[in-house]
Amino acid sequence: MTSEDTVEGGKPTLEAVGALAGVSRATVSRVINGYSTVKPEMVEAVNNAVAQLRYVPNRAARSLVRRRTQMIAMVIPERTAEFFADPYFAEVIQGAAMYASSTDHTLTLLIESDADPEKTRRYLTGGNVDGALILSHHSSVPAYVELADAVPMVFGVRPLEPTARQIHVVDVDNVEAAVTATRHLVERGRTHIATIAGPLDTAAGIDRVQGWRSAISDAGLTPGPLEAGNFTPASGGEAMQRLLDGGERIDAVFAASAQMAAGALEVLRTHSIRIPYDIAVASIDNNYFSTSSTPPLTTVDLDTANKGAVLVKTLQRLIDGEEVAPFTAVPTTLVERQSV
Amino acid sequence: MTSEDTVEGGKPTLEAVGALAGVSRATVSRVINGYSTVKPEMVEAVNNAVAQLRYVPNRAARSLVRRRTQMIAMVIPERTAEFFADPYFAEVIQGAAMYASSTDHTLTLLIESDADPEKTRRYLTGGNVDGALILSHHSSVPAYVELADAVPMVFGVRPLEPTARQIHVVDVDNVEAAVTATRHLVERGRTHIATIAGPLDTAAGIDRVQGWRSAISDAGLTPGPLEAGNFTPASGGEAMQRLLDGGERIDAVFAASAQMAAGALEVLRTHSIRIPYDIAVASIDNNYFSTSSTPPLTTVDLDTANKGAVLVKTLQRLIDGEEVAPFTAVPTTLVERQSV
DNA sequence: CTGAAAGCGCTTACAG
DNA sequence: CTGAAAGCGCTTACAG
Repeated sequence: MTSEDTVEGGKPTLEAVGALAGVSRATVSRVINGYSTVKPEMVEAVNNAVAQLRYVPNRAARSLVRRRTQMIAMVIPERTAEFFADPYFAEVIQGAAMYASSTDHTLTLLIESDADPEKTRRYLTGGNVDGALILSHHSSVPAYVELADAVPMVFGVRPLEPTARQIHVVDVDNVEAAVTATRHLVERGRTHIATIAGPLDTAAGIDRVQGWRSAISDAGLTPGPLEAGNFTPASGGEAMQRLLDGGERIDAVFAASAQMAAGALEVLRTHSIRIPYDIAVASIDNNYFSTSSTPPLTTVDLDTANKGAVLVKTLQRLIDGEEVAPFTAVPTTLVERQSV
Repeated sequence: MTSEDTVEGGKPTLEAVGALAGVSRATVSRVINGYSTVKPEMVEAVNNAVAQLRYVPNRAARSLVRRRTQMIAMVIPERTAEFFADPYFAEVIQGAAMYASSTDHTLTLLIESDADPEKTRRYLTGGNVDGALILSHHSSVPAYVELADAVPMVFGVRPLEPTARQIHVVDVDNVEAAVTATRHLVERGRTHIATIAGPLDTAAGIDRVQGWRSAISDAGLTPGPLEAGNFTPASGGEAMQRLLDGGERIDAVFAASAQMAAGALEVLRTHSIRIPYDIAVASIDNNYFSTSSTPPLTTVDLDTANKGAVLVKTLQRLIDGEEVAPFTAVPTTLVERQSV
């Protein structure tokens, strides 16, 4: 190794790579960006020089000339930590960050400030990012929809109301997921299927009830009673209690979340009701709560980490000006365990 | 359709602001960066122009000339989601992201790839970031310590082994937190205090045992039995069962985490042991598990979101070349509820 | 105290 | 196919 290799002035530049490879920096740039017009022998010389110098392109310089920040913001609600018994955000973030790290977009987390909601919007429209992923709660979604043509955006949940302008959303098909879980109950011979629904002012809550209903009527059965919770274990337990108190005959419960199902299971045990013998339970979402409950839950896996990745992919296509469908569905799968 | 460009040709530049304010762009730059040498009337003219044009500095251009990326990486383990019943990471990330958003550093999430651990290190040393926050598990910490003089770094947990080179860590004082919880038990007249410890190959596990011991011996008492778990509710329940099976007299338990305490509480209820009357329980960490258990837990609040903010602050000082203490303690507080 | 000017490290028309 | 050159939008010595 010659002393020329050890550059003193810090990071090697395009210029240095070009000098070593015996070409201009324009050519180095072309090779690095994969232009196919460069002669093979030059490509090789450049690649060798890049490897030898451990050249890494300067993002700021590239950004400046391309007029792209190469950054993507993921907008999440401030109060997230309080609901973090629900691993949802953590999983999306992780999936998105992992996928982003394999591309040349950097993912940055933007926490919505409850005190100053405008701040987030100003950031997004201030040219700080090439695009944004919106994972906010329903209530703040409409405000972002307005910005959707100032900066490319992909939403992680469908808005409750139809939107004036065309937007892009990536999510699981909640109706289908509920159909899958409920149909499984039907196939196991259950005929009196109640539901513990999610909040009925959220898309997930509404869609999952719809799926439950449609699977039941497809089977020629009558829907059992419905009680709603707020996705937490405690609310699931309370809903289960109300279902029991209602006195209607029930041989199965479809719970709109594993957390609520876990709470329901506890209540059922208290009453010495055998699961699945007396009452079978199927739910949606596969996480800590579905695996550590007694018995473990038969549930629909939403592959939330994959949803994170698909969100990023979809946004990148939007940024690149490609045609993107208004809705991209992330596939889900039924996981059979002992509760059915 | 892409022709909504009625806004005077894209983002305003320094040049445009200068033109409107009647000064050179050098002066605008000085005002924006708060140099005190500028005449008040010019400062005002510039500020007005900035407001009027809604000027936002171009980060890439600034980055390029300052030779700073203005980015900070937060390195977290890949397997995080699996342990996400523990809200720890979510809270640190949230605290860090919120604080960072008030500064001109952008926080980016770097998930360690289990498949290619070198990748993360290459990213960090490739000039992509001005500094890094390391929240990895103990096992991978030593590899990062090696990089600590290639790029500024702050660690979220103290390394188990003494390190060759000087590093900087920000964390709660785990010994002190355990002393606080245990002393509270002592003050309420408990004399036979057992502990459900964390994993004894982690700094938090070790330090909390030490705090428990020292509070007990300070009180002139003898330590009760010790059983270790792995911070999950299930492991806490099992440890509690072993404590009971051991047959030693116990009138209090110090659990090294709220999650383990929650598991212990369930086991105690199964045995119809009254809490706190028969056995008082104090723990560490204030989250979903401490508030939703029956009864709610008396526990030490670790203020994890604040830890996230302090991590960022400390790193920024390091980046700015300031003198930083090797250890920065994040303050904790005792929260009294019904379990003691 | 202020401005003209020289870059920071890239990309990309434009010639050849 | 390749290179010389003109910027991208800032900051900061350097004069005045």
